[in-house]
Amino acid sequence: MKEILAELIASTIEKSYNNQDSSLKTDEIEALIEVPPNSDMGDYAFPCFRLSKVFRTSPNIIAQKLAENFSSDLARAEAMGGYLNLFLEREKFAKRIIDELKNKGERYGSSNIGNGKTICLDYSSINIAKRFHIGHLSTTMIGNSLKAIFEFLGYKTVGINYLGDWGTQFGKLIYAFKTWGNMDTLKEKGVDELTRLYIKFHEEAEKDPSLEEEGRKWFKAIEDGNDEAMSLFNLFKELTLKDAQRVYDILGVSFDSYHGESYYNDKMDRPIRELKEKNLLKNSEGASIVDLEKYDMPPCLILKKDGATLYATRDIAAAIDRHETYNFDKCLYIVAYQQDLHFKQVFKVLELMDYDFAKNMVHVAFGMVSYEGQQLATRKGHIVYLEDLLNRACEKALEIINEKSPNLENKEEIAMQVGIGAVVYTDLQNGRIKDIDFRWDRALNFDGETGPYVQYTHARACSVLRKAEEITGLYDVEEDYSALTDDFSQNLLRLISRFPESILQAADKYEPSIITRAMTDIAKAFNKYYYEQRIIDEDLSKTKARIILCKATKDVLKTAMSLIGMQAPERM
RNA sequence: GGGCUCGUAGCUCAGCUGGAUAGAGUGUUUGACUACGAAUCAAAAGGUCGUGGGUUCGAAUCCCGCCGGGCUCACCA
Repeated sequence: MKEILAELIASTIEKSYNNQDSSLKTDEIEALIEVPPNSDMGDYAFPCFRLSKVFRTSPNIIAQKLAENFSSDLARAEAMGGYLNLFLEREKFAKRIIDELKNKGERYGSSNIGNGKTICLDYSSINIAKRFHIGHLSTTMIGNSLKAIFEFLGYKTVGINYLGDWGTQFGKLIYAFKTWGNMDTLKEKGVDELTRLYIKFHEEAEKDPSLEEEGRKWFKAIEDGNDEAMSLFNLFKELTLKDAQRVYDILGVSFDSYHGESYYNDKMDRPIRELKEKNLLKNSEGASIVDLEKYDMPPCLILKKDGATLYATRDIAAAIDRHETYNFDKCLYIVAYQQDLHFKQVFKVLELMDYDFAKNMVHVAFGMVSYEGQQLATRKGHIVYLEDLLNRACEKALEIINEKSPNLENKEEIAMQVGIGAVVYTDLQNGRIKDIDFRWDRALNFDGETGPYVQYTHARACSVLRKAEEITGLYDVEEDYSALTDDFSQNLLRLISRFPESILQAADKYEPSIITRAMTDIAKAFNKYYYEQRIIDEDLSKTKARIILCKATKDVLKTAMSLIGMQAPERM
């Protein structure tokens, strides 16, 4: 829409100022076009302040002159305070948007700008032996959403769950299991038992610091491939993944690779050799580092005094491996902002190693989660497990369904979709950099701007469409778009017309909340429209046009929800 | 102390590549179910956009200083 208007404005400028070089190209004009704060001021507006400098005339006069010379059957123009305000010809605009929706349906807003290029996304990345809690939700859902968004835009995506499955804590866990645990309880209780053993170890180690040494010994055994150590380690991993998989299934999240830290354990020789060859490694206090002082960063530690590798070493090896395996166009790390410096260092080291792809690596950072104002702490039990949250949200949804839709079929199934929708929506509602203070009352609120609100709107639209199917003769008439020229329909259409732009922006900024907000605005506009305008009435042609708008809204909402990772029930 | 980041209504946040009267939701007060779903809609009230300068025709938005919160800064990940 903007593109067409920009061309119209460009030719109007030319006409008004006799082909003088306006110094504004069509795409510059397009970038300047904005949406007025109020719809009384038109659908789009072109500010003339920039031109005022070029032509050395007041913006008011320019706007007036442009308004006089503007002619198009698609829109009319009005000058207002230095702005050229454009009012779209309502019926034509409606037809235009609706035609596209009819054509694309739930694919509306999709494109092939990705052109099959690959994007790797590193998200969720859970730690072995820890239960999935609310602190893991953001990385999981942001990653899941970005994956969907990029696929919708024609990219190939690779979802990577970079498991935290390496480190001395696993040695400690083996010691704890052998000392205080047994196989039956472990198999019965799974990760909960691992958590108990982990806490127990730390309690005991405070009294007897020699336990730390025992932990290190057992980790060494894992490193050396000792049979007993390995079989326990693999069992811990299996139990954790089984537990996480249950959550992933509920959330509808999946991955293409589970290569974790341990996978790279024997793949670090090469990057270390390369670092040496390129003279990047420096000895400092016995450790091997890459000096980044020139770049105003602390050094990046590659090898410890004892020669052992570190987190950064593994990330560098993993990045190189991922690029070789997938030849990615971009590699996104959806990781909390605490690790900002770490990623800056890793990306810089890769750049210094002459890996061109380093500039295509992005740390998609997000805020911290606290619980009732305090830091999450497994050991203190100050924590909310995701399954508990999801269960309570689904119970709450079921209560409301029992109250409001007692005759609904598959109540449990729909309660799940709604409860999970509420949790997912809340997670992706705000800019990802914002910290989240988890509060039960907020999490279980289903009124106002929430997941259930959007789902409800979708279900409501579905309900109208079901009603419409019963109308005889509706499909024999031609739709009359003059039924969509009122303010409420137009506002809804305007928002729908801007939805594809929101998807592009969400991808560009790695910001799913842009879609959450766009779909909420559309849902709001539909609910207003629904109250103010009768959809089904005696005039079949007009009814048909309104029904088509209803279908269009439904499709867009469903698409938006799928990009966020929410289900869209047709009844609730 | 250095770096990064955030500061907008009682609360949670949009708006930030400069533009028109700073917007939502929630909470509070009030109104609307005898035709399409009240998990909805409508109305009222609520603001020194942390603060002080600067740039500009124009600043919540850009630049600098300051204040306040968070994160981070060598052998954890």
